[in-house]
Parts: sequence; structure tokens; C-alpha cells
Amino acid sequence: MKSKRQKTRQPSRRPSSTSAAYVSAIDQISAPIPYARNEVIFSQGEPADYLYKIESGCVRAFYPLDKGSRQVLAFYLAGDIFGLGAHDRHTISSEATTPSLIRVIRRKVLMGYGGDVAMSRHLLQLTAAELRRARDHNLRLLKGAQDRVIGFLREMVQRGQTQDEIELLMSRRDIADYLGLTIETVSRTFSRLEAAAAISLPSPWRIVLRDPSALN
Amino acid sequence: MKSKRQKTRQPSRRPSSTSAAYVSAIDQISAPIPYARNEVIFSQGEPADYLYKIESGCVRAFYPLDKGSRQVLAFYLAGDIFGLGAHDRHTISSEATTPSLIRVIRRKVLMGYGGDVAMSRHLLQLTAAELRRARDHNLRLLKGAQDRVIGFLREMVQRGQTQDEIELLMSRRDIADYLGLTIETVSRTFSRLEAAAAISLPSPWRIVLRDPSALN
DNA sequence: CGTCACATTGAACCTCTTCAAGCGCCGTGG
DNA sequence: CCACGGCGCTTGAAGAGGTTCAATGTGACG
Repeated sequence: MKSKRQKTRQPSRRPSSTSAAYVSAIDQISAPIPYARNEVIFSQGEPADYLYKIESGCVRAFYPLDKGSRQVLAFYLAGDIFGLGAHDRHTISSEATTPSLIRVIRRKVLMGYGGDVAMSRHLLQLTAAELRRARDHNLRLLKGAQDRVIGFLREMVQRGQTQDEIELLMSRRDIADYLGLTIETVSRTFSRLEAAAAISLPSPWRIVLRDPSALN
Repeated sequence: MKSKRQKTRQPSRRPSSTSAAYVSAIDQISAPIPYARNEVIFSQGEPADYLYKIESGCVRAFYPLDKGSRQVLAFYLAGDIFGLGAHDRHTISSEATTPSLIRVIRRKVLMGYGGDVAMSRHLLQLTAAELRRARDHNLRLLKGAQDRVIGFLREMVQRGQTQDEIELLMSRRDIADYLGLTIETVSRTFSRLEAAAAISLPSPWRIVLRDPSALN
């Protein structure tokens, strides 16, 4: 079903050690596929044959827990690559939190058939970056509810495009499952931050940073 | 300084996808160095030129927080390799929790000068394994105190050699900083598990699993 | 216009933290 | 050799913070 993509390969570019060439290579050997809200991208236990790059939208990576609850490990936004960290089969699941465009790339195509050195290193760097983000998130889970929410907002600001406004592409449940809180606590904390004039919420999915310094 | 080791290569084994060849290579190009209790192995911000493999003992990897407190991200035991996940400089610190023997290996030696494909992949697998453990730990931090402690015990059993007995190579403070609890809560939880006949504590650093099924 | 999913707000409960004291081990020094 | 002092572990009681249960509010869509 996806055989014709295979032949679209890099003609004359030699593999440099920078990441730029590979990022563009990913763009060239794949087409964006639309995913609906809450649509499954891959599930725990499935063969990890593909990598994914987000064109637009947002994805949650999570462990499914018993009876519908889940622990969200990470959010991926436009430009992010995910699906790493699996040897053979995926150990986590992932779904779109909002309608998204996502590029799907076969691992084997990326690696070349024999295994390309520079691409290996690139994947290693990406995985190492994931590791650092997972560790940072560990830190966040130790603090109180307010600090977790603030940390989340700062992460969104840092990774988003805008400086003083955040477009939340995920639900309160997603945020709560990410921060290890209940949706009630998340909502209450938002309200408290608004009362403290640190932020304002024109709508539940739009957050304006009124006093960015108050988030420290 | 490392020229003569290079020729010590596996004679007739072709670079298979298993790790065995590289693990033994690590053992051959390094000698164990003794570290004292609480001795610093590397600190946040230092150049990440080396990898480390534990011969015996235990190491804590952690983020230093303000005023002496710290978040322990992982423990490394005999056989484990650590120092991964850094591009250029270490983002975490690490210290021995107990007198330990640790092999120190230059990254560049491992990688060969041009970059060895299979070794790249091996490091990628190790980093991916670290990522999975960091994510598992994330999960653990969401549960209640008793589940965190039980999860810790199960991890120690799984990674240790013995089946029904655990030799704790780290202090209560290390455990508490790892689980995001206070030392009081850790101690209380141990006592409660002992009262419930799930474990027994002949000494503070020795735990006997009396009822392994009770840890589920 | 009604329904449904999601977000917000309130009050009681529960768990973990905090503060404080007591215990046991081991090394040092008289 | 014994006494002392320090460090780490244990245990107890009060307090804070988050969860739980419950009700209300609000926007999207048929």
C-alpha cells in the first residue's frame, strides 16, 4: 500500500553530520497523513517499524493503565519527531489530541539498508533529547500542583511559536494525565493563576501570559 | 594513550547485532577504578567525554536542587553502563552511594574515529533502554507511597542477583530522593510492609521478601 | 432547542509532609 | 576499656495539599 514512496530517494546529497539534511530527507520521503482527534497512531506492543514527524497538531504518548486511565509521558508538537526509544515493538501508545497532519517514515528507509552512520548518530541524539525531557518531566512530578502547572505552561511557551500566548491543543484530561493531577486540580490551578493576574483565559484552550515573570 | 588496545579486536566474530562483543570490548579497554562512598563521579556541566560501567557497588544519577536536596533519577548497579544521554556536557551529576569499582571508558575510543555503525547502534539501544526506564519511573511517581516503595523493591529484585533477598546499597535518603518521598515515609512504609508480613528487615540495608506475591 | 462532552467550582476526606523526639550503631577519644 | 558524640533510621502527632464526590456552567453539534 505504500510501495511507491520507496523510490523517492536523495539524488546527490551526501550525508553530512548536521541534522538538517536528514530532516529535509524525512520531509522528502514522506507525505503528511491526516489524523482525527483521539485517533490511534500506534499502540503498545505493535512492531516499531515507523517513525513519525508532526506537521501540525499535537500527539500524546502514554502508557495505558487499567480501565481507561492513562499516564501521558509526553506531548509532541509541530516539528517534533516521535516513535523513538523502541527496539522492536512499541512500549508506549500514541494518539492525536487534536486533528493533526503527521508524516510517517519507515525506519529501514531512513537507516538505509546497511545502516548509515550519520543517521544512527542523528537518531541517537534525538533519543538522548527524549531522555533528557523525560528526566526533566520526572523533576516536575515532584513539585506541588501549582509548580507542575507552571512548569507545563513554561514548556508550552518554550516549545510553541508564540511568546505570550499559548494555544492548548490538548484537553484538561490530557494535561492532568501528563502532570499526574486530576482535572479538577488543573482547572483550579488555572483559575488561581488567573486570580493572581499571572495569566488570563479568554477561552479554555487559549492562555495569555499576563505576567511571565510570575511564572518563576 | 589508547593505541595498543585498538588491535585487540574480536578475531573471527562478525559484528552481530547482539551487544556481547561490545560489552567485552569495554571490559578490555578499561580498568576498574575504586570510588568511595559519596564520591563524585561526574557533575552537571562537565564535558561528557567518558562512559562508565559498574563492576561492583552502586551509583546514583541525580539533578542537584537548591540547598543540598536532589532528585535521584536512577540507580546503577553492577553491570550497568551510565553516562549516556549527554550530547556535549553532562546534564546530570552522579556519585557512588557506596564504595564501588567502576570502569571508565573514553567515548571516542568506543566510537572509533570515524564512527562505528554497530557501536552507534549499540549506544542507541542503551540510550533507548534508559529512556524506557525513565518513563517507567515516571509511572511510579504517580502512585501512592506504598506502591512507589513496592515498585522500587520489585525493580531491585529484578535487577539484582538474588531472588528473595535485597541488599540495599543506598541510604534511605537516596531512596526517598529517588521515589519523591521523605525518608520518614519510606521508613514508615517499610515498617508497614513488615507488619503486613510482606517483607522482613533483619537490618536496615537487608530486606527479605517474605511474601513476593504480596508485592503485586 | 436539546443533548452531550468538557470545564469549572464547592466541601469533606485522606494521604503525605512537617516538626519533633527517641533509638541503635559505630568511631573517636579520654 | 568504656564513655561520649554523631549519624542514620525509626516512630509519633499536627498540619497542609490534593483527591474524591457532587453539582453547576458552557460551548459545539445535531
